[in-house]
Amino acid sequence: MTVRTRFAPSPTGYLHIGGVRTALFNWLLAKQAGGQFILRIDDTDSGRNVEEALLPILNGFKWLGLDWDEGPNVDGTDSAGPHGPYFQSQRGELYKAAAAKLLESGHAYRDYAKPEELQELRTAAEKAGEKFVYDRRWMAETDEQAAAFEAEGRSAVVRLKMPRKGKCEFTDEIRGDLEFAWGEEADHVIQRADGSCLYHLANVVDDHEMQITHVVRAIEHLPNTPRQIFIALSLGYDLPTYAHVPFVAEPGGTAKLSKRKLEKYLKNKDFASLCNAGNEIAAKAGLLPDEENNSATFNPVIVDFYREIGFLPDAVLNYLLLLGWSLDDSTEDFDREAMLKHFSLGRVNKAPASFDPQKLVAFQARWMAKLSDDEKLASCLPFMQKAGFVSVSAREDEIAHATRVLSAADDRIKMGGDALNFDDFFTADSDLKFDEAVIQKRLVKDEEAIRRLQNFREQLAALEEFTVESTEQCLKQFVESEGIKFNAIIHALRVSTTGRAVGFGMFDTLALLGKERCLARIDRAIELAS
RNA sequence: GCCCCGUUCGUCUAGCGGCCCAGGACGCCGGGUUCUCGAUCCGGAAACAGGGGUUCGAAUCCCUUACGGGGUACCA
Repeated sequence: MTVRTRFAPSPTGYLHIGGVRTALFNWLLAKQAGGQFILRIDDTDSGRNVEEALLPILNGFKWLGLDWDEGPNVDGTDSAGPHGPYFQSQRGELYKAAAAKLLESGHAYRDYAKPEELQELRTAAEKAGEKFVYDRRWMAETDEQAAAFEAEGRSAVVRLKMPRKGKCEFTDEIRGDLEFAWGEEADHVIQRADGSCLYHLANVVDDHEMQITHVVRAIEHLPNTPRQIFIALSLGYDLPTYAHVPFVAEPGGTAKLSKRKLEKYLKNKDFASLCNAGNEIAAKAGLLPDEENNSATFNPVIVDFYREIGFLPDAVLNYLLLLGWSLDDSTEDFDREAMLKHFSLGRVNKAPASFDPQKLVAFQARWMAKLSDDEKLASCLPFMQKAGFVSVSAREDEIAHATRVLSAADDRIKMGGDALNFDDFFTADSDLKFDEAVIQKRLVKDEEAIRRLQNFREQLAALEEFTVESTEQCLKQFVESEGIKFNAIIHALRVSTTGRAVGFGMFDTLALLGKERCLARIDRAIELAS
């Protein structure tokens, strides 16, 4: 039997990081077995603008490379898969037929209770300190009974006629053998008076119709499983294999990670610093924001965030894989191939795992370090273009310069957006901004500094070749002849050529800029300091 | 309230009765290297939630308390 798994997002307009992990597990399970991964859109209660709210989710999956075999088209329209439609809002007839069948077989009944009446019974039981068990007093099992209730002006919902004795046993691939007493289960409503059907029914019907073999979903669905098993069994379906994955918890906390609690997470310094890094990149790239739109999706709980600041999909996936799953006591680097080879539900942890922004960044840095020059350029180029470092047409000379800068930046670039930190190599010499405080410290307050710099400038000017080696050689000779230490000039040199106190290796910097630009900048700095 | 699920360093985790006075990773702290930053190299601190059992022996099995999470909807 081919393995078929599914992920059923509702069109909310964003893809939550915890959801991605669940989706990843589903995807891995299907793909490693040569099976299919299905995307089913849970839009039963949204209605309008589904397409618009769905696109960010599909884009997220696309970016991550979690391709789906069946489900909506990438543009958000329905696709003609063998088990479509893949929008639950379009599958109502299927659910109604199932409800009718359940009624027919006596596994469900028409119930004419009014919500208030039920509520009263419930409160009464609660007051008496008893567990509420519906005595089915408004249940109609025959048409006569139904007619009588209807004569009173009542209308019926369809309820499951749950067993009141015995227990429901099943195996969860992550949690092992489980049993729930049937008596704990209420007679859940599966169809409203207006004929529309509820989640549990829809879910079971869809999983069956779509031939889902493994239901891998969040832990909050575990208590729902018995009633779904009841529905499935009553309908004569084979049961899928179940696996309930723990939730992803807040950074530094144990509560479930939610995109609604951003304020709170911002108090966590690691979370806040990731946010800040993102905001800085976005600001420099001119991506930002209309505030409102932004805070909703531009934050580390939502995957879009990572795409927008230049994370690598593989890094995000690698981190997420290890958030609750491990192979052994030491293997941490998993590319897709390795994930597909080794993943198994049995090794998914039972306990929730808390989201650690720092570790995510560490994974991203590792993946970035593995990239070739070309790949690194590909990751950074979009940002450099947005910031105007490189024109949209990306001329050959611009690309060559950008590549050299990136290469000199080396592992200082952890994510694509970090390329924006090196604007000093792209701004015109006349526009270069000097850090006032550093100029003060290294040029103004140091009495000898300007004279030395002026002298060294002449040495540089005399160089025929202007390379890392030649400039280094030049400085060495200069330092020797002046009888000073490296340190006595290098900081002044750095701030005058880059405007800053920190940067790449000094000679990388000089060579990167080239003779003319170095001289022009040094002249400006000297002028500024004098 | 009731019913479920969970609990190893700050965090992610290894561990499925002796290999564990608990291993790895991220982070943290100290030091080396270095023209700054980054990187890198050495070294360090850091955990079996508490209490009872079972056993020759428990992080591992059982019970219990605490804590966290979820369910208990004509939400998904």
